[in-house]
Amino acid sequence: MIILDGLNPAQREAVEAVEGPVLILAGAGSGKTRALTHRIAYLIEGKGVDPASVLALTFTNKAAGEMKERVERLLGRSGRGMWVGTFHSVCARILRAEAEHVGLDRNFAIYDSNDQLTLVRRAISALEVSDRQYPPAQVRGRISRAKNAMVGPAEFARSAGNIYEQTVAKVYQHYQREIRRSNALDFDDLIVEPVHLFQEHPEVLARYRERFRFLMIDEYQDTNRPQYLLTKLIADGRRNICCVGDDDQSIYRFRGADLRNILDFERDYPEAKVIRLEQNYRSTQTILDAGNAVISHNKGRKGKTLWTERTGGEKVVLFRCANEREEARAILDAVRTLRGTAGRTLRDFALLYRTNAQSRALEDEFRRAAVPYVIVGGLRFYERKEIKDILAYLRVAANPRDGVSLRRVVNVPRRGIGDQSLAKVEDFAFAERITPLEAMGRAEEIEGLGAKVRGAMQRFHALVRGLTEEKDQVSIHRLTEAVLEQTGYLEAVREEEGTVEAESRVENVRELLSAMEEFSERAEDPSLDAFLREVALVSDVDQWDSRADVVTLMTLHSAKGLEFPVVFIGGLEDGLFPISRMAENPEDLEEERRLFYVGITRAKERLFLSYAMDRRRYGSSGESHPSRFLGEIPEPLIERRMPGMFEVEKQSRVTGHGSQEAVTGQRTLDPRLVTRDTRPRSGEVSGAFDFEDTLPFNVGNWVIHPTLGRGQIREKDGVGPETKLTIRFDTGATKKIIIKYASLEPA
DNA sequence: CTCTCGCCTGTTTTT
DNA sequence: CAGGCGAGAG
Repeated sequence: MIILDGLNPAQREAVEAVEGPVLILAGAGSGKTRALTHRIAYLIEGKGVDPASVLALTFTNKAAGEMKERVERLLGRSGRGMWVGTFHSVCARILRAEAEHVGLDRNFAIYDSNDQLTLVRRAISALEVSDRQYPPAQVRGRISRAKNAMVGPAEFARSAGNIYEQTVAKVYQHYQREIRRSNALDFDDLIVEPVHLFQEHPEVLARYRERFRFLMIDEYQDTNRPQYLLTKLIADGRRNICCVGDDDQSIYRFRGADLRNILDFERDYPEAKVIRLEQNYRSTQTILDAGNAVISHNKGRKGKTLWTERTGGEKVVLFRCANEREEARAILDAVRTLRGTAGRTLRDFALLYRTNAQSRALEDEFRRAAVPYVIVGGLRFYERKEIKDILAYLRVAANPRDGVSLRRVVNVPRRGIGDQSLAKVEDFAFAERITPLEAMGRAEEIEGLGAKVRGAMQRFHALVRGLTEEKDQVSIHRLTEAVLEQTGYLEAVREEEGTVEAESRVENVRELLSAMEEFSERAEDPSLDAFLREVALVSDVDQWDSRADVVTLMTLHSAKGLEFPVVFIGGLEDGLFPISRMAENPEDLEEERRLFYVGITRAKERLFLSYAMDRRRYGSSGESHPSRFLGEIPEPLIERRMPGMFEVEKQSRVTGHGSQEAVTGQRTLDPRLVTRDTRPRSGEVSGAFDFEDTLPFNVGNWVIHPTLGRGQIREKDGVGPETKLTIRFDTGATKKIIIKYASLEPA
């Protein structure tokens, strides 16, 4: 059978074990997705299983999309009908279908962590609790943790031991009441509610068990308690559950992920078959050795050792840098040097870091050098102010009960409806048992409002009413244009700020409009409701386009599941990685180590690590020390370098005359011998060079891997991928340099 | 109700 | 150092 071809014995076993519980322990780069997709294909094609009875759960839309695509590639259209999606999107789908059992309207809103925070703040102020003693972010964290432990407000209140907890309990209660009144769910509810639904409605559960006879879960090590319960509830029907994961790559403990789910799989399913995928197809032996060595310092593991047939490989390069700026330059230099060698283009490079803030220094250098890059993560597109504003209008139109969104836009752009007036509206709404939006429609009846405010409220009410009526009649794109026109949003933005900021905002709104058009063309269900649901559940990595030829910058967390020929991991300093708060508790430290392991194992060919001896942390600078994790990599695997030292890779050659040795092949040059063009140029190779810096230099489209001393170009010969230069140095030596470089365009 | 200024606080990671 | 938030004035 074609589906079984090209699989190694372990993968094959994973594919063929379709009945009963199966745990696939899949090491990094071991062909996990391959095994999973082939397994699904085998089920459908080989075993004649109806695609509609297959449910595959992932953590990111990207992973889900990839899985779907690859199964379809194997099966053609016959894979249609299976459910492949993230936990969150599948749950949203189930809740929508079963809304009446949950006490929600089908068009419920999904609140992200920012919306949550707004709601927590409101609860705190409504309860007249001090937000200094109870920082909203912290309280939100407590509520989220409670939800992930399946503890509701009532139970939380019962078990609250001290004043602090009792107060949090009150906020939690208020929060939960408000979010329900808003016909909304937060990310945690999205998973928790289906669990409740299944627990309380056996007949509903039975329906889903009947439907999903084959359950597959990717990244099982990252499941939290509600996710675990959810899968267990469904799987306990037919017990055809296949979990794929790697305990060494569990990095979401802070989000409630519970490593015990994977470690105790065999206890939950005693008849389980456990399959280990240990052959790595991604990395060189050296990189794998480094990774294995690091992760072996962890205690709580299932234990497995990755191996590869690809022996050897370049050593792991470690840069010791004076500060973060020098670190950024060292990385930039390495990218420029390696670019073009071995056919590498910019998309082959990934710069990984522990915290988003670290991207700044890298960004500065790359921007200055005009090397194109993308940053994944940080502030997401859909979290930008202007985008959230527009979306909030749409969310209110879709779900008029959405209180958080209503508050967000009621006075944006300014309409003169402030907190005072809004409070009166809310009191009135509460007394009349109507929504605040409806209350605004009846502004005439509300006492103590000025005539102006009343008018503004009625106009606002009419605006939203109009949108609600139109929302299913016109495309989301048209609807959004209506919002922009009727609110004068863009004009207001332009007026408010200096043109620089404002223009980029306007630009972002345009981007939103085109994203909507794209959605309308692509989506099965192009409705506003569907769009809002998708938007609430996309992450930045989902949108990352691996085809663009640019360097990728992202956090180690975002990098999970991806691979790159060349990987840089920066900021390997104690206190930053591992982050100081995580270094105190052994379990947290192990998680940091797993994160490092994830980073290392993203690399296929080359791995560069770096640390700075002085790192600025909020403004002030401070002395840093190399990360303890560095000491866990065996010394023979490491090549230590100073920034500015670079390698002349095999394709570039410098031939010497006179006293200079020919430099061929790969070696490291003394930084003093290296140079940089100090003048701006535009394609013409000529003139004098100042050989005093320590970096390779650009001449037009070329990068010259430098030589020594000071000198001038005497001759040049050839254009295209190979140019010969003759340089006469001040020392009297003459050098011929052959430049071979496959730069694409002047960056 | 809006705006401005200045203080303060925080950087862990995200569906 | 930055962005967010509160206080106080117009």
